[in-house]
Amino acid sequence: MKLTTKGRYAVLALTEIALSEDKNLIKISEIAKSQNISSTYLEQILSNLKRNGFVKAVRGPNGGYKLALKAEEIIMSDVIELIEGKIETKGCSQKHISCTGISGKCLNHDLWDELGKQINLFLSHISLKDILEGNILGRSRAPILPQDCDNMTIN
Amino acid sequence: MKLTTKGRYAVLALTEIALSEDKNLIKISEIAKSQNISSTYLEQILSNLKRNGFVKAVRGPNGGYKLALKAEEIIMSDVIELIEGKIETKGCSQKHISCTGISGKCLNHDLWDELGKQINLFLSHISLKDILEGNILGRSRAPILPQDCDNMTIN
DNA sequence: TATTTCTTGACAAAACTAGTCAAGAATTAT
DNA sequence: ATAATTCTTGACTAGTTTTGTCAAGAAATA
Repeated sequence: MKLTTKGRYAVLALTEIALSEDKNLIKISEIAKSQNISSTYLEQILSNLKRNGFVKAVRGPNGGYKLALKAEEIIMSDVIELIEGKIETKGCSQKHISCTGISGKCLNHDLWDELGKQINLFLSHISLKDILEGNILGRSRAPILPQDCDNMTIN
Repeated sequence: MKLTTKGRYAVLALTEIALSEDKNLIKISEIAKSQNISSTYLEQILSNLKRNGFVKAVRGPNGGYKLALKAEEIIMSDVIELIEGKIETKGCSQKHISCTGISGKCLNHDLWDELGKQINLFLSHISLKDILEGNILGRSRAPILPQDCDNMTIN
């Protein structure tokens, strides 16, 4: 699992593009300048976002980028997976056999599997629209404990 | 944020140490062999775990490592933070000022902050004992949605 | 005293991150 | 048409981080 500047820049760029939707198009150079990011580096990222249908590009004078989807359709888990690769907190190299050699099953694998699942679950519930609306803080939630199932009811 | 082999090896080693608690001591070389990890690399990790009170070392013939705490007292967020450093999904470099330059606040910062919080929250609910008991799978949970608060009751 | 085992710190190859550079293609304005 | 603008693509590179290795030493025990 990793999370680098590339992923951050991608979300940052999407935010900027969304925020200037009224002006219709925003240039790489504008984003790069306002965020103080290398514009040639941003090119790589936006090009990737374009190839995968998150944004559209228009070349020529007064060209630039705009969203290819509605903000609520741009889901963070998709963006991050595209830019950073699969969020896999790869456990042991052995797939199904034990890697402790003692128990019949890799006890550690579960931890990284479930952590990866948790990260994905979190990001898959957040859209670009949520970010634009500042609707993020306070959303993380403690994991399920075995006894939780008994005393919790969802009406 | 990062999660490398170092963190995995640390948890793996702790698991091995815990599993051989009856034999009282387990050698680096035994762990390295059973896990197929470089033993000199493991030394670095175990030395770090020792310095920070997770395990105890005994030198000399028949020496080795044992847990310095009970398995239920060894919390994954502590271990990972020690080995990998603080789980910070650093957002923009600017701390409190806007980095979009448009809104008065950094919209992106929230996402990485909250994701970091989610990861920490998850790991802070998991102890070495949970791992030993295979009590991990199915514990990840979707984030809180604004409307959730209304229709959920915890008795 | 010899052997075993941990301890510490320096060193290094390989991979990855973050970024540059350059040549080119598409579009628009003149 | 031509020039200017803007995206497109891919090769290249410096620096950092990861993943180790190596060697000299310290502590404990038989």
